[in-house]
Amino acid sequence: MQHYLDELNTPQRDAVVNTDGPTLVIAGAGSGKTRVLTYRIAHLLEKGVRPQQVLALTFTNKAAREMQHRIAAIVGEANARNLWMGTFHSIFARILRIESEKLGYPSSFTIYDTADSKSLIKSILKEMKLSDKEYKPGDVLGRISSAKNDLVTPPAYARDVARMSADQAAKKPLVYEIYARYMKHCYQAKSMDFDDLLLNTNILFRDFPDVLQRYQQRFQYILVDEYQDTNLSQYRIIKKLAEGHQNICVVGDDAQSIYSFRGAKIENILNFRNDYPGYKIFKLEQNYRSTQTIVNAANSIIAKNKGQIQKNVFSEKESGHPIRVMESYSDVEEGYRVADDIAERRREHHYTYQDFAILYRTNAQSRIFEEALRKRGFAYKIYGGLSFYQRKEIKDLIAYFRMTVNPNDQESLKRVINYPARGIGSTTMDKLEAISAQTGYSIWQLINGYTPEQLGINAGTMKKLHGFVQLIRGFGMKLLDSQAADLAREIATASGIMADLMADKSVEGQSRAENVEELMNAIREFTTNKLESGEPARLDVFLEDVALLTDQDSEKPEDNDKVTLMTIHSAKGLEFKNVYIVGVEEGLFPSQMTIDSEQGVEEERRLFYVALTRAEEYAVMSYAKTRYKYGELKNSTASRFIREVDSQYLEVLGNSPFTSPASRPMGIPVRQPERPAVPSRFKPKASLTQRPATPSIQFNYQTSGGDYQAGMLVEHERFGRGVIDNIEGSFPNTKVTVTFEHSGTKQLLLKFAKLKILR
DNA sequence: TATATAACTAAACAA
DNA sequence: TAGTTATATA
Repeated sequence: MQHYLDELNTPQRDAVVNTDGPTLVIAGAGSGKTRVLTYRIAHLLEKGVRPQQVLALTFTNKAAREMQHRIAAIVGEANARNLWMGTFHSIFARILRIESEKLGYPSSFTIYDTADSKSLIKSILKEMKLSDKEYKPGDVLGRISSAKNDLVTPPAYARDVARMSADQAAKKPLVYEIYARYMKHCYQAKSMDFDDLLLNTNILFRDFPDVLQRYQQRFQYILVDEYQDTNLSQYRIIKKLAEGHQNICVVGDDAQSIYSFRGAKIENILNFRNDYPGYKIFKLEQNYRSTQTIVNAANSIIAKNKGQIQKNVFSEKESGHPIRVMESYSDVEEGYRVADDIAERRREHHYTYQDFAILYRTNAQSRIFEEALRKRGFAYKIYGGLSFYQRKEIKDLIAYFRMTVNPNDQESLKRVINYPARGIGSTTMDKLEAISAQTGYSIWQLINGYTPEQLGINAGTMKKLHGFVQLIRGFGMKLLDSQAADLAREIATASGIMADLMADKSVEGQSRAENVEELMNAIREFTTNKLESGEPARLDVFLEDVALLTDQDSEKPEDNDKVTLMTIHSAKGLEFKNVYIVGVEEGLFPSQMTIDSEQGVEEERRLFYVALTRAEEYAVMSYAKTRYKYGELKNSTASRFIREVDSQYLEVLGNSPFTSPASRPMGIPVRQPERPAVPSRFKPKASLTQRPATPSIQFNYQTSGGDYQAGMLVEHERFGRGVIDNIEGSFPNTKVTVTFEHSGTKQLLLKFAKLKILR
């Protein structure tokens, strides 16, 4: 049973068998990090450590599940099941549910998502008579979140000079007050947001030493994955838990730290040596994932960053295909070129859809690729963006579930107290909210404990409110002894949501009803799974799963053979044979918001490094020269990151990104494409694939038809390039017929269409 | 009070 | 462009 050690190289094996004492594993991209973590845990169990004594914190729940599977294969199912393994948020939510009463929370507390938090901030602004123009809920939430991640409570915030003066400067001097009220409201609603899960764990361990001690003794071995992306709050939890035995193993790669925007501190991994003086360090430097070209190219760009842990990542695979640099005229054309390239590689190398990923900096870029792939009839899946659980109809139903578990959950109550319509309007709700803020009682408590006179509402309204209360109470009574699937079905029906959706015969209405059915199926599946493994299948357990889902977790089995579309952030930890990094343009990647700080650009560069190292065999960096931003067409230029990659690893198609006048490194070889980038069936009569040697930037605005002739190659700012088929009519109503490369044949009025003559 | 339409405004990454 | 909010109207 020891043979798994034979599958490891020397540093990997060392990292597995040196189980005791503080351990730092620096794991370069693709260096078998997961394998080391898995085997290290298996090794611990084989040495006789009990699974309950092992705490392993992973980046996604999916990663935890997969690891658990592999461990089970080595040490057996029964053993693996009792490991404490999951994301920071899910593990500490679990502990908080056990210990919540010490903090004054019921164990049924709700977990607020970002939308709930924003909505709560909006009502606080209303309560404080502040404008949500000056105090944008998203910004305020960001400030609060950053404070929590740095373990700064409201009183400390008010004393924190740096924070207070930053707020002053931003013309938001009252953030500290909003923060204080926000905390109070959450507490009243028996709710915690994501950051509270970690903050409250810190408070629990700080104020209840006996509780801390208990968990210190329970978790004899602690492992943390992606340590470079932990924030102060997470760092402290780990530090406290490991205090006694110091059996802590952290795994990470400083070059892949990409979450400083949510408070992650790259210093945590850089300072490990100071925190745990007797530490051992193991460096995993052999990359088993990617070709030499990809690894070397990635190294050449990350070398531009300062202050890194010294390491030498190398690959012994074949040198492989050069990294392709792809230029497009517009964002739309970029979509087609990527789709075309996928088609070509599929044809010539027999790849399947799942071998491809399109990675972008922002979710907003996904739509264009979605369309291009759909027109091709390619199967694809999109991660992130508006997820299933963020759709209105799903959130509505979930809000009922949440009310059933925790009726004080005020955000859920506000969401559904009048959906479906019960005649409880904004007038009534405004009154109740105001009294709730004044008295500190939740709306639910007000309805239950006050008379209509005290609340200033009439008896009829009160009756409606009580009707709602009875409805929710009825669900609540059944919570403990019914299965999630049955109760969910009953809630959907009895609440009137089902009927409301069924009544809507429109296309959207039907799809909403289908979504609700899909949710029901998911709950049914959850229920059978839990019952089979002998665990409770209650609705509150289901809610916990849903609240802490990561975007990688929500994968469905039918999603196997599909092209993957996702942000680079969500691609972390994944790998694909072919990777397209798209929108590699100044102002987009690196993002405009980071561009004038050295630190900001360094993080973007690490993000680029992550993107490139996802590729096993083939990578493309693509950029477009024009792109729609905030609804208008903007020019853009190739990103500095393209220039920063050592050019010996590149294959440049079409125009060189290096010839832009701003910056031109000398002597960069420009390779010509071996074949036209656009396959022949996309070519109209004239050849569109050849670019003019020096494309003119300005558009022609002539209104006479005189300059245009049939057969000309022209460009339209929306439709892209095309050939003029015909010209008719006379000035000023000259009409042209153009067949566009990707947009079909269109008739355009010359005085409106800005057609640029290419040739 | 509920709903439809018009007008406005903001626009990264995420548990 | 898209998502949200204000306004009108029944």
